[in-house]
Amino acid sequence: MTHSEENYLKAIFHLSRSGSKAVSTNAIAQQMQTKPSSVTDMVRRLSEKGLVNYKKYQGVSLSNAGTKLALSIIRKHRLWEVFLVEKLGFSWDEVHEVAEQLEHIKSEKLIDKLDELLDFPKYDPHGDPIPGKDGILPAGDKQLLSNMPLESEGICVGVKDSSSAFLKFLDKNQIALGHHIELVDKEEFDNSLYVKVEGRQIHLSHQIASNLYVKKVKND
Amino acid sequence: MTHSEENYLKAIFHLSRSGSKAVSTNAIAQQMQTKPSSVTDMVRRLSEKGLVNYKKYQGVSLSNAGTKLALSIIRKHRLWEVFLVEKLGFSWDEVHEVAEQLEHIKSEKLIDKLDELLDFPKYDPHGDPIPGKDGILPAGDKQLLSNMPLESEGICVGVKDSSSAFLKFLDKNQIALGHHIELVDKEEFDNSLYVKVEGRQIHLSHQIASNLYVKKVKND
DNA sequence: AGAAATATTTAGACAAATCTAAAAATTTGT
DNA sequence: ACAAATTTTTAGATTTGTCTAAATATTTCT
Repeated sequence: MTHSEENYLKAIFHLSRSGSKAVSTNAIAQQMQTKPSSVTDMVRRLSEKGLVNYKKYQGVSLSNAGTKLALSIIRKHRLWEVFLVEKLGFSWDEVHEVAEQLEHIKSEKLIDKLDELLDFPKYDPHGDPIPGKDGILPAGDKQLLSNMPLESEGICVGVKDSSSAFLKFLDKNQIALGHHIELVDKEEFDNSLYVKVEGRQIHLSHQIASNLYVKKVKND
Repeated sequence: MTHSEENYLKAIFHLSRSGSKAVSTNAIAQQMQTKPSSVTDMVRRLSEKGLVNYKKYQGVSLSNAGTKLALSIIRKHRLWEVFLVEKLGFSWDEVHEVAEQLEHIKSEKLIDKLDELLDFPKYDPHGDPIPGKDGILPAGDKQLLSNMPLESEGICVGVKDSSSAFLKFLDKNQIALGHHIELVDKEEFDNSLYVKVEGRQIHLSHQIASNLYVKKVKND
């Protein structure tokens, strides 16, 4: 597995969580900051290795083997994030790009020992659940609004960005902790969301949605 | 800087420490487990970047910029080794290959914070000195016999491999802590060494020499 | 010094990962 | 339904890092 292959698997995993089943070439290209033609090449290679299911023009989805690999990379990424914050004093907004590098280190022992050092954390600094060694992603009673599946419902339980600008925005839009949120629809173009907050429908940008934590109450 | 470029710089650094000034293409190829022709290609590229001084058929040496870079990579490598042993409970013989990966992570803050977490160690688990942030490699009063320059002299101060087999060998050859050791000559072919122990000349394999720590008393 | 052995470089090829430009398939709009 | 717009794939090129085989330079030996 090359770094690039691992990054593609991760991108496909994230896209198929927060959207439809099969992921489009274009969506992957956008996520990976690359060209659709490059995606086609890579997806073909991943398909030959049995990591994704791919039919020309039909989109991509992870195979079981691919899902397992993607989860192991996400596990590494999130454990390293915890390490950076807990042990090295990084703040949550500094950890991502370093974790992007660390997640590709190959050593099972390393990651097991790191897990132990960190006292087997369940969530990363952003509140995202850490997949287990067994490849199982815990339900994650807390997740970003931007990661919720369509038509699911939850309770607002926290923010990722705690800047006053963001908190002021929430206030102005009458969104507060404890409020009920339902994800009605998703805008393909800019990943913005149509949600109902306490029954009142509003439109939230992706940036807003990716800074709001929600505790799931229904569906999957 | 790619991983490969960094590895070449490191190899050239190590070879020019424990040998003559200019390093041969062949020596690098052997160290890197690759072909001389590949070395020529890479060395030319490093030369274009101003990291090495290179003249066809004349061997290679690091420029000031190259030396600085090599030291920063070695610093990272050795700090990670300390981390693996001190914080994650690895034994000294397990750390090298993982540190080979970790040394390429790019984040100045990461390595500074790691240094701090480890309480600014001076030596790695093998007794090798850790270069400072300023790019200065401490004198290293302790080093492996295999890393000593030709004709230098020292006192035997420790072993890296503490297995009974190794200690028995030392005993049989009348090598003990506190003994005076002089490096007389080096066998190109297998990196074995001709040394004088307390004035008595003997021949030691590279494996032996890379498990014996010596404290320098003369030369450089 | 000149031949033989050794070390080094050149030439040409390949795989991975990417790009641009053009072709083909699919979706959309009226 | 069918032309237009969009998405996706193909074709061909580029860069990095590697290889093999052949050519060239250097060193060694007598």
